[in-house]
Amino acid sequence: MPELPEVETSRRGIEPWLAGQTILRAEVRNARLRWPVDQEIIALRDQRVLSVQRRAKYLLLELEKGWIIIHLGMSGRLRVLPQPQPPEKHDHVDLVISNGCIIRYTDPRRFGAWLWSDDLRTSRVLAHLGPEPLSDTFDGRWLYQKSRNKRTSIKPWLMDNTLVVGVGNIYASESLFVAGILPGRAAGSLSEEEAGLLAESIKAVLLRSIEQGGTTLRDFLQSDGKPGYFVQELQVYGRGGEACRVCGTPIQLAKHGQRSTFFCPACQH
DNA sequence: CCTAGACCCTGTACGC
DNA sequence: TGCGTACAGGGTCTAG
Repeated sequence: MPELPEVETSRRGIEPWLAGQTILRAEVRNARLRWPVDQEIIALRDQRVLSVQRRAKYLLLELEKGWIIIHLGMSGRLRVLPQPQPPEKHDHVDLVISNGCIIRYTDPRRFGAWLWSDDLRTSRVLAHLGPEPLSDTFDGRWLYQKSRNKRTSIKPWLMDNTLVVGVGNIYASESLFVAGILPGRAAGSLSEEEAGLLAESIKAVLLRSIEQGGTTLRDFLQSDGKPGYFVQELQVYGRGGEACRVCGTPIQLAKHGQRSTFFCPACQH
């Protein structure tokens, strides 16, 4: 489900309800997520939340004595419940907050994760991550340099977290459309100019999607229950066979490493 | 080192 | 209605 804009949308949704508050305890009804929910989270008692941050697609809750690292996986979702409600089938984790609300984690596929870290510098899941796409260290020069001698197709290459984080299946296709670059080309075939254009396109697409509260394809909802509205602005993703919004040519569907890729054969070169 | 593929799990959509 | 199959927005690990 969630790529960077959806995770950032979730962060912004829960931050006002969490920051400065105290987590009284966690209720872990099913600890069997992608990895077992860490014992420190299950045993958590009365810790103040100092900040709510994001790194890549991970949410980071800074507590007095350590960090909760949350990943939403493919189908994870966080909601703010102003008042307690009985849990349903896939509501695996609750955070019970001192202000009376509950932060509820729902994840039917259980590809998500709830991990504890005493020190983020030693966190295994964060160790090998590349630059944030919206930071200044990510730019055309970086992309160009990393693309040299790469024979992989550009599209799956963009989803490699050591290159840049947060770009998933939707935004890889969307960014390549905006940049006018065919997804099946070898990464090493990028010119300096194209690399610059691609970096700028990634930033623009992600920023716009965050503004719109992310993309709701089927089950993503913001923490207040509203869908993300960027789906209305998708140019190619999920539009196989439909007319390109720019030139009218039918959008094509291809597969790169089992995953769907969408592109316009006329607008992209 | 690079690259492609399998795998973790459940729900949904679709063809027969 | 029921069953089998393919597919879904992620990330890690392994094999070649």
